Amino acid sequence: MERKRAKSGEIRLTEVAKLAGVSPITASRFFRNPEALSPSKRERVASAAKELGYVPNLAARALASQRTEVIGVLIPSLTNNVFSDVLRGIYDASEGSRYSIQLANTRYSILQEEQLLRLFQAQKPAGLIVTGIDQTAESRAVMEAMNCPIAQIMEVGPDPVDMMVGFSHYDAAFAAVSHLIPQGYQRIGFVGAQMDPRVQRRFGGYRDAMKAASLFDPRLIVTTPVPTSITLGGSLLADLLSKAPDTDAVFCGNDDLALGVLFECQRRHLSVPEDMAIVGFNDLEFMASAVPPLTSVRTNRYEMGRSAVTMVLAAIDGNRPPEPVVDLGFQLMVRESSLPRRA
Amino acid sequence: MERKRAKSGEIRLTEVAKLAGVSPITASRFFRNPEALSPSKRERVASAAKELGYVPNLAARALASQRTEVIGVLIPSLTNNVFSDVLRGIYDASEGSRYSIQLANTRYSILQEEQLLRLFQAQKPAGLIVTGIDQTAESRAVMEAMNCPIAQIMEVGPDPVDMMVGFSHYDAAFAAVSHLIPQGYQRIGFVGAQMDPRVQRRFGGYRDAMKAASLFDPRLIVTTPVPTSITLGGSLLADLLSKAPDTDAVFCGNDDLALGVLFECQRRHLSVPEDMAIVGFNDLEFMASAVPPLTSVRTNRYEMGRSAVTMVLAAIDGNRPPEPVVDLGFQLMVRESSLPRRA
DNA sequence: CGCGCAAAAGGTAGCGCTACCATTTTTTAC
DNA sequence: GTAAAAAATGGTAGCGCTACCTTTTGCGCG
Repeated sequence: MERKRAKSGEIRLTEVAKLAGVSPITASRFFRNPEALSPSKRERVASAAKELGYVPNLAARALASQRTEVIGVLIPSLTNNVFSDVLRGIYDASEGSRYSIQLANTRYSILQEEQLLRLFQAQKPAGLIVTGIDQTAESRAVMEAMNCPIAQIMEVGPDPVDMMVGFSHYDAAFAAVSHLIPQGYQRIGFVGAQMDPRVQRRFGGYRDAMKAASLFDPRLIVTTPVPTSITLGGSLLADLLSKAPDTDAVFCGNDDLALGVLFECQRRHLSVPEDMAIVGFNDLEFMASAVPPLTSVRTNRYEMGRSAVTMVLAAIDGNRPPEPVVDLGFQLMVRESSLPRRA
Repeated sequence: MERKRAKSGEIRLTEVAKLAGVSPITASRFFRNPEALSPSKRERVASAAKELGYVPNLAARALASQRTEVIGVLIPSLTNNVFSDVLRGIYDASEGSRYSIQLANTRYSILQEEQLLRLFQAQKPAGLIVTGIDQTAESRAVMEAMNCPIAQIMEVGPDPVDMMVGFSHYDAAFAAVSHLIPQGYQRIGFVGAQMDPRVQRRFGGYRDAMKAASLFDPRLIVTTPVPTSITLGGSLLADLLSKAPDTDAVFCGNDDLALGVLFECQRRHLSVPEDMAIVGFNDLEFMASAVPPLTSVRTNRYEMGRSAVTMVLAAIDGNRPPEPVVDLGFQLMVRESSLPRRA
């Protein structure tokens, strides 16, 4: 009585090898390192594979070789434009390499992040990219147990899990606000949404720049944990103006809010920057083409994603970067919305 | 002479089983269908797994069971806001199910799409979601060979590979343009970028609506294959006005262009809609908060992603929807930017 | 109190590939 | 021409899990 498990019906490597007249292991080498074969066998395996329409079974490969060709990526949001640039860098850099990207969305929840990390653990990714530096202790433990290169992105800070690519949100915000002050603005408001750790650090930069100039006033601050949006920028400006009608400038936690603030100014017939200066954060594409063009802090998001993948790939191949923490910096893009104040 | 392959060092199911005092297969069942165990063993396996920190090996599972718990998703762009909404729907709907999403970016290239489909084939995904209805013959062949539920999204059309969720871009554009005409606009321009198949069908709707009213004029059309952006909207309007200075309305292939057009109008001190009506496409969030609020065609992008996953998951479980093609329709959101023209 | 049947648990044999070593063939050096 | 080194190829034995079937256990009932 023969008891057989259903075969998948797919072509297997063995069949390719048989048709090519080589051993299975030689055929296997062809797919992983063709240069290791002599030209004649290489040719034969190639044509046999093509003839049979062979597709390698990744699960079997992963099981036998104890590794996968997957890089896990954890980001907090798919909606936020900021991350689409980072992702573009990530996907661009992964292309051409034999690694593929496995994306997961934490929705700004560090608990969700913890769960997703455990999920990734089961997949034994070859590398990992996580957003930010505020993981739970549990998450860090999982990451340390994962035994693969890991890059934290978006920020730099002390004590990296492994590698880091980002910039200082505090410094960037500090620079942006510090630029407004000598332009003659004094009642500089802060509007922020989402208030994830990075926005909080931007707030820190704002606060300290204001304090340094003795301009800090809690009435100038409007924040909400609600997810950011352009519309929200308008409401937050309305709130701000009701608390502090003499506000003469706004530093926005991100560019969406800044655009919403601009629209709200237009609705109120406040001219920018005469009645209200506006500074955003991230320098999304629309900031330069708005009317008037809006000042913002350019962050190297695409590059952040690209470098993170490049560093992880290099580390997989054993070429760790000499310095595990890379600060990509930022540039203050000064535009019409923060011109010096007319006396 | 013992020749041993290096073990992974991870806890295996066998070890969990041993600690729990059950057979490996019983432990295996615990992770796939806990109800099949008696409460006492269930309890013992659970605590053993926890004690050892067991993490199942997905590659081994996939190999043994001949299936994965992955749904492949092919989209043409990560930058375009439109897809971030679709993705959000996809990720939201997949959450809670035991399936994970594998995303790949075709960059609007049907050849890249073909390649990526072959890559997916090697992973034997449990389901597949692809964007659009314009795959190559080769791509269709691969999809048909994949033997898993497939949903085409963003559009509806004849001859689905399997299932479809979308709407008619032609109808939506036709409706948008047809709404402008009775408002008194006659020289209605079309600006389009990227010009992927969906934008081309929108153009078709514009063209036919204009022809139906005997208003069609090729000088009113400005398109470019360049990827879309807000800034580009401004340049395209500039082009349009140099070709047809008497243009009194613009139908934009998407909302980014529409916002760019609005900014360009502001720069030229053209008032909207008095001097220039503007209609966009997709109804991104900023359309309603712009000044003036911009008319657009709302498309159910989040829902598209959500339904696609839901349909695929149902099909995996054998519950195919009665009707394989779902038209989610669209809504014309009429706002100030296309108010009736003053005589 | 044993019988029959369903539910629960177990044994065995792969899934398709690659690591590890051994062997054969080719190239190089002298 | 031969020895040594290098390159190419092959054989064997799993990787960790689950499908498939068999065996055991629990339990209601005549």
